[in-house]
Amino acid sequence: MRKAFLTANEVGRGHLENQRVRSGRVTIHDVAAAAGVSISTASKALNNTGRMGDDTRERVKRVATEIGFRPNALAKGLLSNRSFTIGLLTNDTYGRFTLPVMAGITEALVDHGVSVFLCTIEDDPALGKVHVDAMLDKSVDGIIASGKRIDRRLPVDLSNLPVPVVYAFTEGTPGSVAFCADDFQGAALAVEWLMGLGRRRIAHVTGPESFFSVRERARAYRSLAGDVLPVMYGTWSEAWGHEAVAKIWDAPGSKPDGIFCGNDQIARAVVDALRERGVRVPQDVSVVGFDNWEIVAAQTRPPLTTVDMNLKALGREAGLTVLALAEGRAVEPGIRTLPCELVVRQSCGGNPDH
Amino acid sequence: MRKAFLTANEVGRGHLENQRVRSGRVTIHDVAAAAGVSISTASKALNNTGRMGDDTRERVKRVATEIGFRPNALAKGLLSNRSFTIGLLTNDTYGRFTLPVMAGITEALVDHGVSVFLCTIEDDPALGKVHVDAMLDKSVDGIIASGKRIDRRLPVDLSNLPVPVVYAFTEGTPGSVAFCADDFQGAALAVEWLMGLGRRRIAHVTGPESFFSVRERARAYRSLAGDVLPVMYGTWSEAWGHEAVAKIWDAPGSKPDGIFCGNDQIARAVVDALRERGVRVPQDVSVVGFDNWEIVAAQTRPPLTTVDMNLKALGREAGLTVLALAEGRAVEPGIRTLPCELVVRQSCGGNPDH
DNA sequence: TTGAGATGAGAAAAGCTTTTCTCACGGCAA
DNA sequence: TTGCCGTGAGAAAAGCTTTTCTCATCTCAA
Repeated sequence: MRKAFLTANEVGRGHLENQRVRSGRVTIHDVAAAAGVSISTASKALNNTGRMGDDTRERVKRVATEIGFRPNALAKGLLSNRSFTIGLLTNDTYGRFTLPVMAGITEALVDHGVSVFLCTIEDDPALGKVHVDAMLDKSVDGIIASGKRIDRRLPVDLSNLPVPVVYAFTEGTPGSVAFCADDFQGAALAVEWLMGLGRRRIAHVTGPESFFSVRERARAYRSLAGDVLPVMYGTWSEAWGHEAVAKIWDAPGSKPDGIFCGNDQIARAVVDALRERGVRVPQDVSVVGFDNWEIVAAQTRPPLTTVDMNLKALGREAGLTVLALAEGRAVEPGIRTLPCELVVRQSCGGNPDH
Repeated sequence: MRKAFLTANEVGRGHLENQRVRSGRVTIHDVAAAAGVSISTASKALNNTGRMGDDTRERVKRVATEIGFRPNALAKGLLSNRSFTIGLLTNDTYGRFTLPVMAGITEALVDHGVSVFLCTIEDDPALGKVHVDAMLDKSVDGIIASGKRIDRRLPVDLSNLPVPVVYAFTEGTPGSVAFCADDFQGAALAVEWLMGLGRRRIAHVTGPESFFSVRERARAYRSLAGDVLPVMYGTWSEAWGHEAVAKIWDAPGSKPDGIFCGNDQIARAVVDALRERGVRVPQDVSVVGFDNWEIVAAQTRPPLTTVDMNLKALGREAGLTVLALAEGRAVEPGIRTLPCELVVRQSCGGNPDH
C-alpha cells in the first residue's frame, strides 16, 4: 500500500543513521571521535592551524573526508561574525538588469563560499525595510544595491547599516562605492562604428531625457555626429521606435543613413518600421541598439548590432568589492564606470565577424 | 583634505558606540542588563514563553524595542536547526521562468522571516554541487529546484539531501513534491476562446515535440479543434513563427481563421508575418500566445491575448510547501498542476475587457 | 641525573539564543 | 508554627566551531 503523506524526513533526509543521531549532521565531534583526537586538535588539523604531527593532521583530514564532515556555517559565523552570505537588493522586477549583475556576483563569490540572497522590492519602502532587516538578522556580510537606472535611489535607507553596502547600477549615497556602465563611452562606440562604416547622417532615437544615461549617450552622440539632426527623446517602448521612424520619413528632406537607438526595444521597432517602409537594413540604413538584451537583439531581423554594458562584469566587481569591505580591506570610494563593448551582428552591415 | 580610502566601518557601520562595543551588535545580554533581569527571563519575555509577571514581560519588551534588539538568526538557527533560509536552484539563466517563481516564493515566505538564496547553475553539474554544498553548509531549511521545462531534471542529484526538496517547473524525483502548470487546461482555455469567437479553422504552431508541455498543449488542441489541420512543431523562435505562416499561406487551400501558438515569441512572429502579408489581426485571423511574457506579449502589435501559467502562484505554493516540510508537517507527494488563465489583449478581437 | 626547552595535544571559553531545571520566597492550610 | 504549593526568576546546558591557554611528555644539554 502506498503511503499518502510524507514528511521532511522521508522527502529529503539522507540515511546517516550510522553517524550522529541527534541532529542528523556530522559535526567536528564525530571527526574527533573517529580520528581519536580532541575537538580542538581536529579543528586545528582541518584549518591548517596550530601545531601537531603531520601524521595526525593527515589522519584527521582523511577521516573528515570519509565521514563527510562539513563545518556548520552557522556556528562558524556566530563566532567570526562572518556569515559568508550577502544580500542583493533590487527593485528591478523584470530582472533585465539585475539578473546579469546577479550572475556576475555569484560567479565572483561562489569560489569564496559566499551565497547570495536575492530580495526584490517593488518600490515599496516597507517591503524594503522588511527585507533589509531580515538580512541583517541573518548577519549578511554585506549588501549590494541594484536597480533599473543609475540616477535613482532604492526606496530604502541603506546609509547607516552595520554592514558594508555597494551600489551597482543604481545611485549610491555620497561617499559610498558605486559601479555603473560608461554610457558616454558606450554611445561613442556605437556612433564611431556607424561612422566607420561611412555613415554620415546619423540620427539618435532614445528614451526620456530625464534619464542620466540618456543624456550621457546623447552627449556622446552629439560630440561625434555633430548637431546635424536633433536628438529624438521619447519612451523606452517599441511604439516610440515606430513613431520616430514615421516622424523622420514622413518629414521632407534627406533621410538618415544611420540610426543610433537608446535601447534594443527602440532599435527593434526602428528596424521593423524601416522594413515596413521598404527601407533596407543594413543596406540603406545602419541601426545600432543599446543593452544587448539577447531576447530582443538576437530575434530582430536582421539581428541587432548593439552596445553591451557588461553588467556581468559589473556584478563581479561589485561582489569582489563588497567582499573586500566585509574583510576589512580598504576600498576607494566613488563611482566607478566600467567600459561597454560593441556586439556586432547584422543590423549595420560591415564585417559581422569583427 | 578628502580621505582617499575607506573601510567597512566607515562605509556602513552605524554609530552604536553607546551600546555594546564588542561586536557592535545589540544582544539579549544588553536587553537583560537594561531591563534589570537575567538573560533567560529576557528571552522568555520576548518569546512569550515561560512564567513571569506581566509588568516584567512588558518592561523587557519595551526595553528591547528601545535599544533596537534583534535576535541573531545565526545563534537561533544553531540551536533550533532552522535557519529561516531556503535555496532556489535553477538552470534558467534568462530568468524567464525562474523570476516569477522566485517572486512568488519570496512573497509567500518573507512574512515568515525566510530569505531566499538564488543559485543559478548553467547545466553544470559541478557548479550545481558547489552551490548545493554551500547551501547545506548554511543549513538551509529547504531547497526549491526550478528550471526551464517540466520534463527535464536539474543536472544535480537532490535525492538524498538532509533537507526537504520541492520541485517547481522542473522534473522531480519519484515520490517527491512537484508543481507545474496545467498545460492541457491552459491550451484548452486558448482554443476554447478562439472557438468562442467563432473561429473554426484553427491552426497550432508550436515548439519541439520533445517537450512534454508541447505534447500536452497539442493534445488539448486536437481534442477541441479536431484533426482539421496538422499540428506544426518547430522551434521556440520567432524565425519559426515566420516560417510557419509562410508554409500555411504559400500552400494552396483555405487558410486558418485562428492560430494558437506554443509561446509568445512564436505568436509575435506569426502576428508580424501576417501583417506583412496584409492579413489583418484580429479581423481576419485571431492569434493566441502562451506564457504571457510581458515584454513580448505587450509589445506585439496588436498586443497578444495569451495564456498565463501563473508562475508566481506556483512559486508561492512551492514556498509554502517547502516551509511546511521544514517544519515537519506532512505533505502529500506527487505532481500538482496549477490552473493557467487567459490574459485577454487585442490579438483575438472579441471583448478585450473580458 | 636533573632542569630547560620544544613539541604535540587537550581543556575551556567565546559567540548568542533558547529551554530545562532549580531555587527562593510568599501565602495558605493544618 | 510547620509544611506544602504556587509563583516568579535565575543558573546552566545545548547547539557547533575556533582560538587561546595550559599541560604533559620527550629530548637534549649541563
